[in-house]
Amino acid sequence: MDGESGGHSAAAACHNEGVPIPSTIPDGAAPRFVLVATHAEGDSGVFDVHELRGEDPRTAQPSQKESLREGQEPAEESPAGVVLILDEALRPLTGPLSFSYEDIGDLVTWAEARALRWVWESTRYWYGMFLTDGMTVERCWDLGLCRTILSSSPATAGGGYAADARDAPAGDLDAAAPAGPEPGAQGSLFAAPAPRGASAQTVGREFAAQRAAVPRTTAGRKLELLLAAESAGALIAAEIRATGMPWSTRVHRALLEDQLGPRPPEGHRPQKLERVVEELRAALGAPKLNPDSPQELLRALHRAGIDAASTSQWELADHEHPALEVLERYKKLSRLFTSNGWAWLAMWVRDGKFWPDYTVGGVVTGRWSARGGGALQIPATVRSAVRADPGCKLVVADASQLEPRILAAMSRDEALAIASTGKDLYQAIANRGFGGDRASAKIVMLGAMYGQTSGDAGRLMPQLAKTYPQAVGLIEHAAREGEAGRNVSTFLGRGSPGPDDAFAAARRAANSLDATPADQSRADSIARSRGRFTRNFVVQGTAAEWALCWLGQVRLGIRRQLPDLSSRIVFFLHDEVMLHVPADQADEVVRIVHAAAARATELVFRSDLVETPVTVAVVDSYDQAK
DNA sequence: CTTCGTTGCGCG
DNA sequence: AAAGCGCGCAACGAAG
Repeated sequence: MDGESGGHSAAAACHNEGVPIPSTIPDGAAPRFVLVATHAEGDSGVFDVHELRGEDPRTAQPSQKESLREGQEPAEESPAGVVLILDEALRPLTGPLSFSYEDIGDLVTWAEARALRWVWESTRYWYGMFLTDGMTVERCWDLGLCRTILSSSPATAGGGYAADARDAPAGDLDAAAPAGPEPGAQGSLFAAPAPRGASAQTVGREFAAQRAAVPRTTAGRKLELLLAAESAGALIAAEIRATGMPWSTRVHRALLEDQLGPRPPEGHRPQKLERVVEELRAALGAPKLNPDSPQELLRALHRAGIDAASTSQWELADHEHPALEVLERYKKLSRLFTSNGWAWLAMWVRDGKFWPDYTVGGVVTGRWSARGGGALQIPATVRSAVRADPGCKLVVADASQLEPRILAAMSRDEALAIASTGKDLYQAIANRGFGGDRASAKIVMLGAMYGQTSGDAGRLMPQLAKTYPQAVGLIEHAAREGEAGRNVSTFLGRGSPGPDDAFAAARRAANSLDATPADQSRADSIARSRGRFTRNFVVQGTAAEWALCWLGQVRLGIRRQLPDLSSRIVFFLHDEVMLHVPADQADEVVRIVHAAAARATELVFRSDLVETPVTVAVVDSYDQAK
């Protein structure tokens, strides 16, 4: 794809583009990777880009330093790091080349013109720095994220990488790093997520070890796709973090005042919430009740003759009492106030943006997690505050009924694949074996993927298994493996974590000579619990892989077809993506989002028998989507 | 006083 | 006693 870049020589490119070029790159060499580290081994052999440009570094103009965000300023005059240019065989085409903050732009321009892949320990760190200067890159290899995947993947070559990584004690890797392994040794050399202290040599050895861990097999092909997708996800997470999600403080405040009343003084309830509390106290005959204490509340419920075992919504739905409607209203409003009220607004919204902080691969299944502000739990009640700028639109897309479709594709279940081609997967299932009853079809399908055995889901399972033997067989097998204490893997090769200590302890107890029936049933319970986890892991994890590929294809489509980069991904939530786009680009973005979904399915499954449609809405605010 | 586990509920 | 999966966050309340 980018092998064409070998066509122009480094020297020629230097003159054509007027950017610093490592003049040591021989003519005809084909650079493929830019390896980024904080320093070289020792100080010898480090060149400065200014020297290569024939400039004196002391007089070189700091071109973009001014635009760096405050607080991110590096120590004065200190270089940001070093790069090493490598070819496909990982041969260095340059010595370690030090760059400083003001050089980043030139460096990025040079590398991007050749479609090089950036190799670094942490995308969050390095790319975050690039982005503060407004520089973007197309592709990378995030060693930290890839290490996590490779360490647990059963698909690595000979399992060598996984074994080495397991041997390294988690806390000591940083300290152990300076000693380093024998040259050529494979394995994980350092694990600190921050790239501080990693030399170009160390980073290079790690990269070589990771590439060597990917076998030249079908499993290796899939693993490579996963590593690329995870790395692309890291780029996107960094870009979202730098862009922010448009958030209208005005709309949010209006919504809060409408539902809660004026903003209360610190430590007080808003008026309207206080009024509901009074109502609740009256309805329960408990004048001093603190409704925020589940214990107090439960006692008050009992005194009022409500025989509930807990105060959860689920439980209270089964009971009849005039106070319960009031309680539900209180819980809703209280939730809004405590989790997404004025305090939240002050904490997380700045400059008209909400700033999500994603952790790529933060969930064991490969889903992203997010810290701060509950970016993955934005309640429906405040979504109207997510608004496009004037002249812009939000494009909100979600992959409908994703998990059963993923199950159909990964299990190659022909009957379920056929069901995926209609408008509504659950209706199609309902029409084959469930008398057209969509609700039942949905319950049994979800129940199968989650391991539900009770109620309708359990009762209808045999029918589902008969109709879709491949699909049900796959998840049943995953469950059996988990129950036996073994690991499972997603379609692309992300391994599940092993059973925890409780699993092993319970099994030991159940197998001991003086085991009681209680020991046995406890061990069975824990084993079934792990079975439900591994059962769900394969589907949720593979769906996350598909979503990552989808997201990556959306990003690529935008970069290639709308290269002014004014259309941006601003939010991602498991199977849903939101873009903020100029209104006149909305139609094109919608096309890109659809095409990206189809492409993701081909990439992951090498088949288009299963359909993975996405529903797309072009709206002014988030609440208008679906 | 801080830390930590639990409850409850938001999201997929 | 068993329990449909994966998360993060606010608040409570017990423990240190």
